[in-house]
Amino acid sequence: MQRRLPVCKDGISLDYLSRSSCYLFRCYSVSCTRNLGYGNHEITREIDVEGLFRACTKSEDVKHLHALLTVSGKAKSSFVATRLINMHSYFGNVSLSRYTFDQVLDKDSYTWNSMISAYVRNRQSSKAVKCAFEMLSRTDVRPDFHTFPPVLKACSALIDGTSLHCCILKSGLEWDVFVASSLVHMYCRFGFADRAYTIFKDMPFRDTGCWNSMISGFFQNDNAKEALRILDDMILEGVKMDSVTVATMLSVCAQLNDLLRGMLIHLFVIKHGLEFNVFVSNALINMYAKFGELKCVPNVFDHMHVRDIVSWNSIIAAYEQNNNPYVAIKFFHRMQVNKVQPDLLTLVSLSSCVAQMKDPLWVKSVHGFITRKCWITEDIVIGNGVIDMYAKLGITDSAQKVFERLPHKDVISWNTMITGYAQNGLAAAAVEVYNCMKENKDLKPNQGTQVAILPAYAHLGALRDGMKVHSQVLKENLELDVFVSTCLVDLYGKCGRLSEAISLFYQVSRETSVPWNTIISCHGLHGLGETSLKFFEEMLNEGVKPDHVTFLSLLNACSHSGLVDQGKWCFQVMQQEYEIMPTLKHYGCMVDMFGRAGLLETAYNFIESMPMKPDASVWGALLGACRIHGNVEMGRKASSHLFELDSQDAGHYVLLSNLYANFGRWEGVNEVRSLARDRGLWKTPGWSSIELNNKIEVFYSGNQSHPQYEKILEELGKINAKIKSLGYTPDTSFVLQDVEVDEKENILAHHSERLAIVFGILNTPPKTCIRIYKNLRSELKISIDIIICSRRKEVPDISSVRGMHVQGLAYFGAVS
DNA sequence: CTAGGGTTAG
Repeated sequence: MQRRLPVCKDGISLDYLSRSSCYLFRCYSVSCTRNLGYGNHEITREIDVEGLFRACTKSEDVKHLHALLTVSGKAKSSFVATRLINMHSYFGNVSLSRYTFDQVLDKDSYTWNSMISAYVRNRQSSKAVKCAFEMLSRTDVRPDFHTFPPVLKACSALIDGTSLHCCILKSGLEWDVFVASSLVHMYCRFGFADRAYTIFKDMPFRDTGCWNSMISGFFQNDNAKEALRILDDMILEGVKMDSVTVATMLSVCAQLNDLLRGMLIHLFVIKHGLEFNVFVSNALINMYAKFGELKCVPNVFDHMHVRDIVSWNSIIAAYEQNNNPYVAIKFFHRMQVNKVQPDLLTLVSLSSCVAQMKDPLWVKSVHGFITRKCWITEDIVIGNGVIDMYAKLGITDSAQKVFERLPHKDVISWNTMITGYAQNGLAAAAVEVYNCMKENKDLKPNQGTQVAILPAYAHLGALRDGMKVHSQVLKENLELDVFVSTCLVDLYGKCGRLSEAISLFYQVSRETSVPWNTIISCHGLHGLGETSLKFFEEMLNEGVKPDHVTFLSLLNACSHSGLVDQGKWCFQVMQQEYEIMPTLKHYGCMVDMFGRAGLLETAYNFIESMPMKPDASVWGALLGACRIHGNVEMGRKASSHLFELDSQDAGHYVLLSNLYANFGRWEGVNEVRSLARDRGLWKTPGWSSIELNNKIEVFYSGNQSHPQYEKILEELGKINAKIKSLGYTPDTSFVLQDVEVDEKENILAHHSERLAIVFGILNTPPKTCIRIYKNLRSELKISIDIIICSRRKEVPDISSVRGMHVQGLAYFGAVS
């Protein structure tokens, strides 16, 4: 273990200072040791021992010396023993320190203080505190100025600190600057900045260290403003900032969003020659990174004389947090070239880089490295990082495994897992995790939890559950939080409660594009493209800059409302006025828009003119359009491109098969189906769900396992008969199996959504709103039943259909 | 001989 030497005020390790003198001492000690070992000389003068100790550079040196001193009977003297205790502790051998300590018969305060410091130095806080209380209970030694600062540092609980405070008052040591500053620091550590401040302001003399304690104390307790005020007082009293003050203040500026002050401090740093202090440079890197000022970061980093692990971690994190994972990785490589061992925090940043790069090879090596170091059990932050990494790459089962094996899960672990599922479209799994989380009484869901679960509820259309979260939000006064509110706008919007969404929207701070994108997107979703465009206009009037998501939402809106010209306009404005390069997703939207409008040729030419290689989603959009408009030839073209891309999406095969089936070309159907089977793809089953009595009931077509299945079937038969008598003729062209017309009707009649509606009718009183959700609703790709087909388009207010039974019936038969 | 205050995180 390396000798931990104290660090002097300017951050230069004493190691450097002592290195030159070390050689001299070593020569001296060699002669002394010879004398001791071979010449039978006794060490008589204390200065001899002193020199010997200073010459020790290895743990073995101390042990060797210890042995020699034991032989000569010196090891039990309190003076020599005290030095031995210190030396052993520098090399991490606390047990040897303790052994030496126990051998001493006449322990003085030096001996006790050294033993306490030995524990503190080696992070054995509870033993340090125990040792201190043992000392305090004795009558033969008195604590002095040196006793309390280290013990106060070691306190792990406020109770210890308070009783130590009483002892300090009894000994009359409370006016010592060191002791008082340690008290200030201790109270701040346990979150009692105010109590610390009362001690601080009554101190008759305050040195820089003491001011620093108070400033960092407020900062650590999330009171950066107060920290700034203390700094002003400090300057007013004529105390000069030192490197410690500067390092702390740079973090304060970052938290207060005060870039200007941070840069002024940087000037101060240069003027006073503090820029070569490691702490200061590290703090500068962190501050500039927080402000996204990456230009300044390499400057600071390259000018550093000494770089420690924090410097490397800081620069890696700087690029990682500013969405520059590749540069971050480059610094990680440079770190390895410089033979600096990565630590836990390096890996936290690294896993986030991997999550951004979505590189499956890195995932394994990063996780493997962390596992070999056993860091997952050591720190919750890294466990959460690994979960997030897997989730961002869409490997949710690995994420789940890591999550389950975490020895201790905090709120962020749960939030990460919920977000992981939700963002991979596995909303039901997200809800399941959330429900488990709620069972754990020790956990308090926070803002992050709400932001995680609300999109999942919105995805499932679980309005009631979402509203429960909303009430929770109101209870906790979080309604003004932009993130939560935007999620709520999204929830109400997706569930068709557009007026609620709008009124919420106007309560949110609308400075960024995110809330705008949400409100534009949910209107587009319900076929209200004109309204979406109006919101876009309003957005521009309020001076908010649209981003690529804004245009994606707009194009989607135009596509769903058949607003081809407006869509073309958006696509143009995006590139010319806002210099946003269209991505594959934008192209996909355009193709979808042309396709839905029946402009299949335009869509095809548009694809041909793309500057990049179209991916499966683009061809898929065209194929979907061919399915709607019954264009087999174009459909064949689109699908030949699609299957070339080796699409893993079963939906595309289904689409083509449906297209063939529509025209009765069953040989085509069989061909596509066997192709899909060969590639190991299986159709995602469609399901419909309904929320009843806080429970979500899911129905699959032909699924007979529901407890009320018989009843539903009976009622469904009655309703089907009734609507037929009202003049409804089933459009069997939507049934894509090669079966007799009777059977087709039967399949249609037992579609999952019908089962869900009947279940709703059976289990709710009249005039209750019945709201059904389908997993495949927004896609064109799956066989579509009359009811569901473009419920967003033709029946935009479907989700607010007041399901009176009669109206329900009308709805049942009305859409074709 | 022994002491306090500082920088990085999902």
